[in-house]
Amino acid sequence: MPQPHILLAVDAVVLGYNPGRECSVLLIRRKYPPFQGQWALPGGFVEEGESIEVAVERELAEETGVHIHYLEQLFTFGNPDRDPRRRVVSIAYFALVKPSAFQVQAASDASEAAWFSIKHLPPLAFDHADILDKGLERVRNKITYEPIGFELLEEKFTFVELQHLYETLLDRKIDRRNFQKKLLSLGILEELEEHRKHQGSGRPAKLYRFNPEQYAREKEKVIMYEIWNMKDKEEQ
Amino acid sequence: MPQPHILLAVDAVVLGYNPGRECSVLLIRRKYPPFQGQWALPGGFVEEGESIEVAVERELAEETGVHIHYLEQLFTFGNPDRDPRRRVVSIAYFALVKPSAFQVQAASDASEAAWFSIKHLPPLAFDHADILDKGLERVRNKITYEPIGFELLEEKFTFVELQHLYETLLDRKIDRRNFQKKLLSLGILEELEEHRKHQGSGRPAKLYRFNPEQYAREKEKVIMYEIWNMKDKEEQ
DNA sequence: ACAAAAGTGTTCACAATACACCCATGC
DNA sequence: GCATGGGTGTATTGTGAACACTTTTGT
Repeated sequence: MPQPHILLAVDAVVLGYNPGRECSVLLIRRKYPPFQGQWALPGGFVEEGESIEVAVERELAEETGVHIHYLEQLFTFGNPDRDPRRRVVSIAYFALVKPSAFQVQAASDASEAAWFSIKHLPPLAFDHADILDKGLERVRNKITYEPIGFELLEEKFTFVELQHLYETLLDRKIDRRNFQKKLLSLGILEELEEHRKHQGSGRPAKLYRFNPEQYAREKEKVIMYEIWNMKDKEEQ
Repeated sequence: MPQPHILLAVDAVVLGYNPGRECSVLLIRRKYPPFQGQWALPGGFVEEGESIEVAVERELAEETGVHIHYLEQLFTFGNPDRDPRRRVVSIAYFALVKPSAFQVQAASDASEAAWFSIKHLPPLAFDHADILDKGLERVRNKITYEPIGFELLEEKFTFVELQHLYETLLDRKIDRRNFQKKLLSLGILEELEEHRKHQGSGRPAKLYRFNPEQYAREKEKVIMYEIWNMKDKEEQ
């Protein structure tokens, strides 16, 4: 039973959504070589006796200070030469944060942490561009059959916000009325009495809340949802 | 930059299908403690400078001698106490083998390798039961939207064989006519001139072949297939 | 000719799509 | 009152589901 010295790291694709704007990924600027000064995914080494999830949460707290609302293992990257120094295998995660947790406090390891729109990403260290791609692909897939989108919104949200999030992530237009009909038919949204006043003119929008208990019940019944396949277009 | 001594292993959920019979998983009996004499997934430690996929293939060759037709990373299991001896993180894969590669040659590490019906599994060492569950779940999911089922059949197959594979994996009856219609509509099957004579009476069945090039082309067009959601029942 | 297995087509129900009108607010 | 944005309903169409008859073989 041999044992080579392989280092075990974790990296996280942290996704945030700025309501009405765009989806962003949290990156840190590397303080030390290799790739000193370049942008990279937050992450670090797993410590002795520490579970992997805990390692991710710890590194995210240390490096960025953001509060994570959803965490899921993504893929393990183990190319022997992905780190120029030595063999490092990285277990990648993806994480979702709510807009309120958007502010970043750079801390210890990393000199700087910042959000980048997924449309305008800087070059990344190591194979982090691959990891990021895989993370985005997974989110885009997953959002169509599981209600993880709500983790990117505040507790209370309007239909327009929800729809815009889907449109941004999936990069296509969705018919407003059909979207609403479909989501409501899933029976996992709770309609609130409150409304959100729009700044400027326009009718105030109802607020909704995702109801996890209802979702759990619905999930038992129906095996799986397809949240959307909708096509473009809206009457001009 | 600390470095705890974490060992890195790979384990594989190897799935095979015995046409007309059942789906089976390849297990090995452990030669050494811990869990000596118990059944476990084939696997072992990743070697220095060896890529993870290569490690899986090597271990499978060493321990079981089966020829793998499909390999996909599954999940990484890293609970600090999943191995009673010390910290071992295991990257799990799932693999599919064709019926012709079904025969097993036990070799080096493992004293014994054998196929077990997924309906009658023995107790497994470590957290291998969890890994196996996750593997089966993934296959069952994946087979409904990607044509990985063909990796479990010989190159040429009949519709009945294909359907029975789906029925076995998904554990439900599928309507013969609707199944055929749907699969043909995907345009990824090549109809051959040959027929397979049935032993006993009955009309011989056409043979088909999966056409990967066609699939690649179709995949570009349509983004994703849903191969099946069919319900039970057949006229009595 | 009969049993067994394979091939094929039609109808029905529902869900996805396209599309238009009404309502509440600010100015 | 009009511009802006939100809420709601309906006709159409496409796809999954249910279902039955015909064809080819062995005995």
